[in-house]
Amino acid sequence: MPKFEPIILDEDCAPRRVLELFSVKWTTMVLHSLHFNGGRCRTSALARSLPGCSKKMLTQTLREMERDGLIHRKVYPVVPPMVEYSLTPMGRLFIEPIEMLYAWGAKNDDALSKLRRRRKKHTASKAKAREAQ
Amino acid sequence: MPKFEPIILDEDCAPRRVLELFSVKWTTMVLHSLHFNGGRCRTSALARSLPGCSKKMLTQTLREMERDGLIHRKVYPVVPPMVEYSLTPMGRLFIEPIEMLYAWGAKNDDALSKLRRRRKKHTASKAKAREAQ
DNA sequence: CCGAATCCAGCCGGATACTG
DNA sequence: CAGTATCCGGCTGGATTCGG
Repeated sequence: MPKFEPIILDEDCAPRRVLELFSVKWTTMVLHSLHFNGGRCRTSALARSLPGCSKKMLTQTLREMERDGLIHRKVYPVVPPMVEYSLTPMGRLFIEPIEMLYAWGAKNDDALSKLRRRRKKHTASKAKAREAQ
Repeated sequence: MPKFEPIILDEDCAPRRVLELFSVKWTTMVLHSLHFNGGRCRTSALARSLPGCSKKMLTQTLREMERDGLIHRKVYPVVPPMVEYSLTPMGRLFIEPIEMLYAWGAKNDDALSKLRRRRKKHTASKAKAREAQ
């Protein structure tokens, strides 16, 4: 084997920063959904487009993304309330790599489907205990 | 705003599968490191290239990746022990999008550095408590 | 419809000690 | 050097309830 010092992925290098953003569970999916809706979307529609994301998780993700400047939140003063999220320029910056990644995934779907499932879905254990009671 | 039904990112679609893999903390970095070392690398070198990844996390990640068929593990019967990890064809499949993503990150480094920090590093709180004792 | 707040079981992941 | 085993504090994130 070649014997040379491997590159060191320092804690604050660009690759890691990108990865960190991509590894936050719902962020990129929200950006993707917004993009597909012309850059703007209201909460409930967003929720529908992300099956498996609890309301709490969605709100939390949206708050963080807003703080990070990836999306903009606009509240319409009507009843019932209506909130619309839209991409900021910073958020739009991420569309390109995300769509690239997704496109790659679509193209290699069958190869990817052969990946053995990782990390058991650790839910549905408490619900069972609850109903047993 | 346009009023049309947003795409639904079903739980088992290609985009999600890709994202899930990318969102597992150390996986892509390991693949990246292996790639940069010509596709093979021993444990300690891998560890050195991933500052911040504890030994436990590294081992765990490597085990999962091995199970998923992304890397191959070869043990050399010598003392002291020597183990070498290498990319499988499946693992190699992921190199392209990973490098794409990293390259994009490098190119947009300054824009990315303006992202407000997310999710406080939740460590170093126990160590302090310990030394206080 | 949109969200905040609370509760709390279970997981994550670091630290440590031990094997070959 | 490479890896396993155990302990355990803190955080994650679902469920539920309340409010505008």
